[in-house]
Amino acid sequence: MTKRRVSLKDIASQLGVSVSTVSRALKDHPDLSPAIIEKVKQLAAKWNYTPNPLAMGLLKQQTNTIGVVVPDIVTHFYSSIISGIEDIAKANGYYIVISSSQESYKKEKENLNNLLNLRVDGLIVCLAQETTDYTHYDSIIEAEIPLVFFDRVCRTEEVSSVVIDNVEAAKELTIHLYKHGARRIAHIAGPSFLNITKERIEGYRKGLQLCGLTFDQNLLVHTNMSIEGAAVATNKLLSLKYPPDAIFGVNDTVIFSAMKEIKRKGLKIPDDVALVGFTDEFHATVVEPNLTAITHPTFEIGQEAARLLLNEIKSDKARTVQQISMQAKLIERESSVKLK
Amino acid sequence: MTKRRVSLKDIASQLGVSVSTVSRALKDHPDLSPAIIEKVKQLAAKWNYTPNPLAMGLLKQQTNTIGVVVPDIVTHFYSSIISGIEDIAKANGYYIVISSSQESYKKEKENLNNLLNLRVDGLIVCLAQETTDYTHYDSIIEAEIPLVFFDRVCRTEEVSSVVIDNVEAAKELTIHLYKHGARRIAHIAGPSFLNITKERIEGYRKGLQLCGLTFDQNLLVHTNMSIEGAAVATNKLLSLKYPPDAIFGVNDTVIFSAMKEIKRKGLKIPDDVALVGFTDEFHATVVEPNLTAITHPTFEIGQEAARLLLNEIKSDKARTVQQISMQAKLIERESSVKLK
DNA sequence: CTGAAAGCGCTAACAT
DNA sequence: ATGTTAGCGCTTTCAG
Repeated sequence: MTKRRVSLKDIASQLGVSVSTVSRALKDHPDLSPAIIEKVKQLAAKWNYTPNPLAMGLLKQQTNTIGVVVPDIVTHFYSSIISGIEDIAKANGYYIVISSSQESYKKEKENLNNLLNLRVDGLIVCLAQETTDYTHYDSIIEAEIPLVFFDRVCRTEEVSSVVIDNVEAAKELTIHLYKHGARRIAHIAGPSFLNITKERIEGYRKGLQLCGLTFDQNLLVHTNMSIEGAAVATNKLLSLKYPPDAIFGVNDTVIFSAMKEIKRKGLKIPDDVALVGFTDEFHATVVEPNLTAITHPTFEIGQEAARLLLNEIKSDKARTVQQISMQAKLIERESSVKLK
Repeated sequence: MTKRRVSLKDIASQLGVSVSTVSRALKDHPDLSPAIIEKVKQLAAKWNYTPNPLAMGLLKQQTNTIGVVVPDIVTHFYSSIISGIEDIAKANGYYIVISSSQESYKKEKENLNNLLNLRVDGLIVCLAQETTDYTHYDSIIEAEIPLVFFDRVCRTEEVSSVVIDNVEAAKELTIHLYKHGARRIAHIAGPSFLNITKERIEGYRKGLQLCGLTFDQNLLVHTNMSIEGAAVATNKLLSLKYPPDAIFGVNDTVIFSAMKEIKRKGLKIPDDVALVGFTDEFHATVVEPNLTAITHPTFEIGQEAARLLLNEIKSDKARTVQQISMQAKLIERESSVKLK
C-alpha cells in the first residue's frame, strides 16, 4: 500500500529531457551542460530521488546484500558477531539479511536456499549443531558464490573461515585449572562432529598431558549444548564415584547450566568445583562468582568474516581461501581460584 | 564473482518455446498443453530455477522485505524480539533486514533512509534513546509506508504499536516491594522523554500512593540506561542520608549494573537493598540472587509487531491504527524477598 | 494453445 | 551536448 517513489522518468518528463540525460546529470557526466546538471540535481534533491536498487540489481547482477546464517540470534555470542558483520557491511554499502537455523540441519539448508533465491552477493555461515553432512555447500562452492564460515566450520580447504585457536585456548584453560589446584578436571563437550568440540577436546587432552594428569573417559561428557543437556551432564559428573574438582564447559549455555546445577547441589564454586569455559565478557561478569573464561572477540570475528567476504565479492579471481585465527584471551576471575 | 543463475529465457531457448510459455507453464496456466507444462517443469527443476526477486520486485513494486530498526541487536531483549519478527516474516515469505541505531538519533534516521532506499515493504521500529524529535517519521507516514513501533513508541495516534502496560507493571512491582517490607523504594529511570520512562515512573508513583508512601524526589534518578550511568545512579542512591531499602530498575542494563554496585559495597540483596526490575527470563535466573522481575514476552512482541505490519502491508485500505498491549508478568524470585 | 510486445527503473553503447 | 535503443528477468495484455 505504498506510493510509488520518484524515478528518473518522473524527473525527465518534468524537465522535458530524456531519461539518459537525467541519469548522466546525476553522475556528473563530463560533456553535459552544467545548466542541465544543476537543474536535474536540484529536482532530484527536492523530490528525494534515490536509485531503485531492484533496477540496479537487475542490471548489475548484484544486490549489495549479504546473507548471514547463524544457529540463533538470541545468544549473545552470535548477536555480537552479527553486530560486527553489520558494522563492516554497512560501511561498505551492503545490507545484511539474517536468518537462524535454530541448530537444525533442515533449517540451515532452507535458509541457505532462501538467501540464494534472494540473490545475495555472498554468505556468512556458522554451521548448525545438527549439520554433519556438508554436501549442501557443494553447489554454492561450485557456483562460485562468495562464502565464509565462522566458529563452526567445514571444508576449510575450499572455503575461507574465521575461528579462534580452540586447541590452544582449551589447553590453556586446562593448565590454568591445574595451577589452581584442580586434579580431576572434567570437560562438558558438544556434539562430537563439530570442529569446536573436537578441537577443544584435543586442547583439553593436551593440557592434561602437560600437567601430568591422565585422561579419564568418565570425565568427558558430550552434550547437545542445551540447558537441559548440560544439566544432565553436570549431574552425571557430580555423582561419579570420584567426582571432578573442576569442570571446563564448551560454551556459555553449558556453563550457566552447570553453574546452576552445582549451586543447586549446595556445592561451592570454586572450592568444591571450579568452573571455567568459553563465554563472553558480559556474561562472565554478571554471574556469581565471576567466571574465569576464554573470551571470544566476537565483534571482531564478525568484522573479519565480513571483510573476508567482501574481498571475495569484489575480487574477480577465483576463490582465495584463507583461515583467519583470532586471538582469544583467558581472563582469570573468581570461578577458578580455589581458596584451598 | 558469481555465475549467472538460470532465467526463464534460458529454459525457453533450450526448449525452443517462448518466455511467456515458460512463465505460464510454471504457474499451471489452464489453457496450456499438459505436455509442455511437464517439460518446462522438469527442466526448471533440473536447473534449479527460481524466479529472480529483483525482476519480480521491479514488476510488482514490492520487495517482500521488511526493515527493522532497533537500538541494538546485542541486548537479549531486542534479539529475542527480532527472533519473533523473523518467525512471522519467514512464515509469510518475507525477509527481514535489520539495522541498529546504537541509541543514536542520527543513526536511526540514517538506517530508516537506507531501508527506505532499499524499498522495504514496511518498517518495524523501536526508537533510539536519543530520539526526541519525531519529524523524520512524517514523510514515512505521509508516503503511507507501513510502519509499526514497539516498546519505545511515538505518534501512537497515527502509527500502530506493540507495548506492554508499563504503568500497571511498574505499579505492581512497587506494591510487591512494599509487601515484602520495603519502605524507601527508589527508582532508577531512563531518559525522561521516552514513553517507557514516563509510564514506569507513573506506575511507580501510583504504587507508592496505593501503599501510603510519599514520593521522595531523592529516590528517583534518571539515567541514560548505560552500565556506567546506572552505576553512578546506584551509588548516588546508596550514599543518600536515608538510602533506599529497595531499588526498582527500569531495564536489564540498569539492574545488572546496580546489582554489581550494591554487591561491591558489601550490601546484601535483598536484605539490605531489595532489587527488582524489567528483564527477561534468562538473565533473571542467571544472576544471583535470582531476580524478581517483570518479564517481557519478547518473542511474542516481535511476532505481534510483524503480524500488525504484514496486515498493513497486505491491506489496501488506509492505515488502521492499533495499539496492542501485551501481557507482562511479575515473577517473584529471590532478589525482593527480605528475610527480615 | 502459444507468441510478441510492453513495461517495471536503470545504464551504456550507439547514434545524431 | 543530448536522445534512442537494447537489455537485465519477469508478467500480462493483446494477437493470432
